[in-house]
Amino acid sequence: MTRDIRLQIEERVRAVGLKLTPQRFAVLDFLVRSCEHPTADQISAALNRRFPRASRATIYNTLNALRDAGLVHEVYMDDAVARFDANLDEHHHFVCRVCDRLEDVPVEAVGELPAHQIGRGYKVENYQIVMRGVCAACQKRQMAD
Amino acid sequence: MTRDIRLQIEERVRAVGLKLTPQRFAVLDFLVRSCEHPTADQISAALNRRFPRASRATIYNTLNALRDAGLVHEVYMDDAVARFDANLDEHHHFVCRVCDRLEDVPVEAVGELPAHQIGRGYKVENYQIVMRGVCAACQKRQMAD
DNA sequence: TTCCTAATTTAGACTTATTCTAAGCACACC
DNA sequence: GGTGTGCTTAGAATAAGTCTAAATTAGGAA
Repeated sequence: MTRDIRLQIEERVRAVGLKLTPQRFAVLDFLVRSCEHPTADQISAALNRRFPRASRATIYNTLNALRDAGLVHEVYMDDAVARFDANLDEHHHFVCRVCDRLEDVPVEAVGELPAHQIGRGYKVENYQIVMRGVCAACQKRQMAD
Repeated sequence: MTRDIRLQIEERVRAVGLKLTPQRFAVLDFLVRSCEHPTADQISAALNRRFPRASRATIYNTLNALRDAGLVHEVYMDDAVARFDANLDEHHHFVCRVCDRLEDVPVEAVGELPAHQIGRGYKVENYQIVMRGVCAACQKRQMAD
C-alpha cells in the first residue's frame, strides 16, 4: 500500500527519463501526499526537518525538472509565489477568501461546460475555473462565533 | 471624448479618497487605454518615455493604492510577475500558448454557468475562467506558414 | 563488482520583482 | 507665512528564484 506509492513515484520519475535521487523522491513524495499546494519554501522546510536534506537550489531544480516532465503543476494564484501540485487529474481551483487556502476541485463537481459556452470566438484548447468563496472549514469556524 | 476619459479618471481617483497626482493620473490613464495587462515594469517604461516621470517606488505605490481602492486588478498568470488591468467589468481570461498574451474575455462570450454546475459542495461567491489556446493573431500567423 | 560518465547536488553569488526607509515636496488649511 | 498630512523619491533592503563551478552520485557497461 505505502509500498505501492513509493514504487509509483519511482516509476513515474524514471518513466520521464530522470534519475531517481533521494531528493527527487522526497520532493515528489511530499507533493503527492499534500493537497496544500505548497511553495518551494514550504517544501524545503518540510523536507529538511529530517533526512535526506536538499539544498535550496536542488528544490528548485527538482521542481522545475518535475514540472518540465509534466509530473507536477506549477500554479500562481494571488501572489508572486509559485505553488506546486502533483494532482495530474484535470481539476479546477477554489480559493478561500478567509484563510487563503487553495483547494483542488474535481471536474466532476462542475461538469463540462456546454461547448457553445466556452469562449465564443476564441480557439480554446482547455480551460480552468478559479472559484472564490469561503471554504468548509472557515464556514464552520464562522458559525462558531 | 478624450476630455471625458480624462475627467472620468480624475473622478475615479478622487472618489476613492486618493489625491490626484500627475503620476497617479498617468498610471491609471495608461492602464485604461491598454488591454495588454502590463507589468509594473512595462508601465514604468511606457510612462517614463515622456513627462511626467515617476520613480519605481511611485509606480508600485500607485498600483497598490489603486488596487486597494478597487480601481485596478492585479493578476498573476504563469509567472511571478504582477500584471494590472483597469477593466472593472466582470470578465474571464484567455492566454495564448503561442505568444503568451493575456486577453480579457467578456462574460457575454461565455454566459453564466448553470448554478448547479458551479462547484457543487463549495460556497462559491464568484468564479473566473482561464481559457488557453491560440489567439486570433497567432492563428493567422500560423496560416501564413 | 568495479569503473565510468553524464546527470545531479551543492554553497554561495547573482538577478529580478517588490517593499521599505527616511528625507524632501506640495498643496490644503489655518 | 507656518504647519501638517499625504505623496514622491533615491537608494537600501528583502524575497523568490536562477546561475555557476566544483564535488558527488546514479545507473549502465565492462
